[in-house]
Amino acid sequence: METVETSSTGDGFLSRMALNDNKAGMEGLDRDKINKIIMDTSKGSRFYENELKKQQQVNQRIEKMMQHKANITEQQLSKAQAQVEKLTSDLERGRDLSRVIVHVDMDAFYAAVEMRDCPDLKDKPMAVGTMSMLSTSNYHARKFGVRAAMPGFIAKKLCPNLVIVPNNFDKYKAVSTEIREIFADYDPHFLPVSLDEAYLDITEHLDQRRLWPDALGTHRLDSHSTGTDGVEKQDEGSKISVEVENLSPLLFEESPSSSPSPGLQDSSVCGARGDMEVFGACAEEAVREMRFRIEQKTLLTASAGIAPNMMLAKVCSDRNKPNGQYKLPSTRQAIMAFIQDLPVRKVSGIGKVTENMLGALGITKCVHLGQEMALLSLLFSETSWHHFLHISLGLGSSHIQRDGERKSMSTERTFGEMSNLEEQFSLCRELCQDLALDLQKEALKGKTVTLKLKNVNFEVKTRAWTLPCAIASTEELFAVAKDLLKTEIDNVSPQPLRLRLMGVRVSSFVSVDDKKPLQKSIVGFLQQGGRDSSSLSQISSHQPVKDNQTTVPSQGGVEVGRTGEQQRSFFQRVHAERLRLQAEREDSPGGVGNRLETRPGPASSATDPRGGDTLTKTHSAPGQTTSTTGSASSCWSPEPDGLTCPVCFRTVNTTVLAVFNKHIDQCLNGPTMGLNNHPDMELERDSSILAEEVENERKEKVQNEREQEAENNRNRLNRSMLDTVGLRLDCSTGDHTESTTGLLYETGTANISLNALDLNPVCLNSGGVSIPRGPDPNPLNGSAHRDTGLQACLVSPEGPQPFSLPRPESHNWEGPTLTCPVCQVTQDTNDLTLFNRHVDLCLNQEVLHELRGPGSVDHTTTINAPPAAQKERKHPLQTVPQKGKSRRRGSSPPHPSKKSRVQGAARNTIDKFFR
DNA sequence: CTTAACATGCAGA
DNA sequence: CTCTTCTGCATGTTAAG
Repeated sequence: METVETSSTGDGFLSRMALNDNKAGMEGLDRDKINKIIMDTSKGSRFYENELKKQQQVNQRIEKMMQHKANITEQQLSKAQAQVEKLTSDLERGRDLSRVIVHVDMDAFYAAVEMRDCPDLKDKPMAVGTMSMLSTSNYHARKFGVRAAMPGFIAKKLCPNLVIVPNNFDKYKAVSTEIREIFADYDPHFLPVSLDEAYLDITEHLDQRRLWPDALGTHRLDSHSTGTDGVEKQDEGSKISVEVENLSPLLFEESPSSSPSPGLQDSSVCGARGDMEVFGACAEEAVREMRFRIEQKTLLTASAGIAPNMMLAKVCSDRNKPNGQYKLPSTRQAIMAFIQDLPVRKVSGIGKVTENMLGALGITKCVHLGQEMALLSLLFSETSWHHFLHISLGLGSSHIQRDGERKSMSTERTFGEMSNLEEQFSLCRELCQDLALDLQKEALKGKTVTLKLKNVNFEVKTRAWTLPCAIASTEELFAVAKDLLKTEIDNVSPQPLRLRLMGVRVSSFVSVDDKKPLQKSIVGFLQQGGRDSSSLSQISSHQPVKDNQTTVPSQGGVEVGRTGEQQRSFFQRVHAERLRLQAEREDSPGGVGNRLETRPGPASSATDPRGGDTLTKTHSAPGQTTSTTGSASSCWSPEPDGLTCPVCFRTVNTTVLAVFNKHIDQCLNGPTMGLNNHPDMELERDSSILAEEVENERKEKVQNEREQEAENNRNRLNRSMLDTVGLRLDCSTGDHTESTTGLLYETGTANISLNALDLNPVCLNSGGVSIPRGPDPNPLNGSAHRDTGLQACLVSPEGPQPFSLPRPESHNWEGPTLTCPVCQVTQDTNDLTLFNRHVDLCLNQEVLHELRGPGSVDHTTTINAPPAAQKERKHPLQTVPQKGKSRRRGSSPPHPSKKSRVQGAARNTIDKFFR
């Protein structure tokens, strides 16, 4: 067996970066030469560096695995072996060979479509995509090593003559619709995997097929060598009947053949007679017929695999690519023989990382999987090794199940480096808008919003936030996404985020019928006489929904009826036509009278798949708290069209509580508590204002960092002195003129609020207490300050006035509970930062009082842990991200205020703060 | 101990 | 110069009941 070193660090990285010739049409290439070009082109790029990093992480995983392996005892292994054998025999008993599963895959799909529509491309190496990324390449290009998922600029290095055609998804979708119509004739429940690929269960079709007259399997050979006429030019509405009309007369008209069957070399059971192609009743014949019809209809070829389950069918479809098919006999013996030599990487679900890990164990082929199952069961998770066991036995899903409901929806964009705040917020909004549009199309609302960021070094981050209720509009999405973004910006500030990708995702979808009773009642309370909140979430679900067996929209928008009776299959229609023609021949050789009945349009029979009342549980969401305190609740005044903010008294045009709460957060977070121009409804503000706001926060952050530094110095003071100063020790260094209150003068020194010293706070207007700088730029570093009798001076208009701080014991601070010296209310926190904020706010009130006269002070707003402080809450405690990796910080939400207003201020211990 | 939420990574087309 | 986009699933961590 290979050692870790060679297999995981050597070719491990190659398997990540280098050519993956796993694909069809890439046999016998000069791998070394191609890999050298790829490496030379990639080396040194940020992408490359990131790939290296990721590979090292994989190598570490492998190393851990190998260590684990080394510790496995013989006893453990034999126990595992017994378990494996037990499960194996269970699985073997349940083996189902009765189904005939087909995997159909168009050959080089996008490239083939483009070549079909532009014959000039036919003999050229070409690929579809951009300079940044290719979707696929034609077989000519594959000879150069150019393949899907390769960036265009590298492909150009490999093949300078490569023609790169941009994606044209609408066209591919149209073709996809065409081939899906054919799939549906063989299995109305077929499972589309992507535009060009699908699984079919043709077991039932074959049962029917065996009963058919030969003529049903006869199809006209239609050589399209002249061009693209015919198929494309038929108008949509009549396509189906046209197809049948084109086809049916030819079922019975014998005319000499001129063109040979394209791509149908191995027709032993059937044969071409005239320009007719006759297909038999067996699975291979049915699939050949299907591929034939696809080619007739689209001028594109497909490959297919036939096997008793999906996993094997998928492998088989690759076997004779392009334009070929492979049937694996439905016997255990044939399957086991087929599996033996199969490289594990060929199996769907085993990607480059898993291949790498298995490779470290010497497992490259499926036969090895079976041999090492006991070991694998000890080294991998249960789901993983069960998957391996299934593969090694050639087992897979033998029943095709259409994907259930969609679980998430997202949009993301890659761009050149973006560091500008304004641009970032603007883009974020754009993404939200796009997403909202997509959500609207499917009438979806979700509770979880996830922001995805990738920086210029290709490091990816996701940040999620779950609301108590589902949202869908641009503004609602943006309200959340923007906060997530802001939090991330704040986290790295004063450095800007240097992004290369941003994405927004919505998940946790809620049924549109979900009434969310609790939510309604709260909103109802807030909107006296207002309308039912649930009316908002009822997005035009007009169709009565009663039938579970309704249609499911597939990815490409093709919908296939499931009720069976509603749609007559292609063959039934052909059969009917045949009978009709026969009858015509017998009775009246006159003209054809009635048109064929066309099958009902897919849309007409479609109903909302999500209509079923599947999600009726009540939502007792944790964050579902309208932010209010006893004193504030009196401010709630109902408004017909929205909710009134208790802080700014403006009407917020939303009934989504989560959005409303965010508004309140914003209001409360306003640095001056409504003293200045109040920030308008946040949603209405544009990106530039947001950016400005963040910019201000950045400045604050700079200051905070300085404070942090000063704090470190402060920590060098002895504890008793800190106790003395305790209440407020606000360090700043010079050039900053802002402080939270705007009351402290900046003197290039450490300031100590006078209130901490039981002095009249209003005095602050004339100066702060400052500790003069010594020769050491760190004001608290000088030996003079280490004394218990701290030397300080008042910076007043008269100049510095020396005085001494009171001794610790003279101060009335006792224990962890802090009493505000301004309002005399004991604060429910030990967190100095929080407390300082509170004092700041109180001071502001007091100053207001001084300036505006009595009546302007409202101590009810100086609630415990003033909201403005909450944003700060995590800063003092936020430990350095561990291991350089941004680990989750106790799920700190972007707006902790909601929680804290309900739960009260977070109780952060002073010990923790000082530690 | 279970469950929910979040973050990250793998995989596939 | 220049390495996508969208989705689902697995897994690990943490907090809360």
